[in-house]
Amino acid sequence: MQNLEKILAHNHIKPTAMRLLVLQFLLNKKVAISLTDVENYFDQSDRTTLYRTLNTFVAKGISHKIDDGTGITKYALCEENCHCEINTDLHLHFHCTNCNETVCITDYKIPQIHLPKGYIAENVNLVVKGICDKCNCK
Amino acid sequence: MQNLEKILAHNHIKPTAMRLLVLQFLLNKKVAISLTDVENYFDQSDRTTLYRTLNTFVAKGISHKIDDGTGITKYALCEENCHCEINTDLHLHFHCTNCNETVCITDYKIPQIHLPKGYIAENVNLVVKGICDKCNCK
DNA sequence: TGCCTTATGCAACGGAAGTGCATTATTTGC
DNA sequence: GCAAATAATGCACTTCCGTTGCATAAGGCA
Ligand SMILES: [Mn+2]
Ligand SMILES: [Mn+2]
Ligand SMILES: [Zn+2]
Ligand SMILES: [Zn+2]
Repeated sequence: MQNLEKILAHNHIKPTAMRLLVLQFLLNKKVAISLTDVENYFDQSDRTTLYRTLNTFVAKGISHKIDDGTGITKYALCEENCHCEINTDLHLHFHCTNCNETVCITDYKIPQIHLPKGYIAENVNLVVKGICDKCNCK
Repeated sequence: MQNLEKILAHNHIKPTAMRLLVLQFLLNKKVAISLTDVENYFDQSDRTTLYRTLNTFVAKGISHKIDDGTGITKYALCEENCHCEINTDLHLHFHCTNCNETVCITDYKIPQIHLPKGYIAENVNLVVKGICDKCNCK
């Protein structure tokens, strides 16, 4: 897929084989994925390379880290034109305690929070835990 | 302080020496504390005992765990009449990236969140990172 | 006092993030 | 095209924190 290479090139990431594969994997998944998820999927590859690949994607701005409270860092591709900015791009994350999956609820942008005097907000993390729509319908 | 023993007794926690000391420590601190914080303060005591003490306090409902995104679990005493319920007791937590302290902003209760169809919320975690009032005034 | 429940102390484990460094691949200058 | 420089990869190892198992000590109750 030339599309993949374009995405990487556009974000100044050199398109190595592994990076293309990981990007493809992220694109296909509709849920947030962990390093272990990637590691299990590409079981011939090295964990450190995958670790650094995911972090490169975050550093270059094509994906964002998600702390869903499980203690396992998750990753998901950013939306088009996302800059991970506090007032425009940050969104709710939902973690299902049944299927253990975490999803971006990008439609739910985090509202501005009015802190007490003197506090300055630089980042916000909003995570809801519960039952996801799939698990709920069963 | 008989007060300490009353708090424990009222919550069905046997008032051992260590528990009284830890409770005192929590009461004095205005910020959320980690297991390591307690461990450093009582440096003659055992880490596991402190760990279980903190978790007993949570289980019995006198304090709550805080996941501030640093990867280090914090603890803070609950307010009066708190039952850690999603719609009435959950509040904002603020983590200062300068002094590395985490505080409960109990005045800021987490508003009800309207999820997409099918999702059921059981718990919410809202953490703001930035500069706290103390660090900001310097 | 003696029994039973609970708390404590010590040791060890496990998962996950992160780092150092040698090796391999790729780009760049000539 | 070739050599040097730069970047990516693979392997080993570390660190940090949370957690558990188990033996011992302490405390409550009959
Ligand atoms: Mn997201
Ligand atoms: Mn709190
Ligand atoms: Zn689910
Ligand atoms: Zn501060």
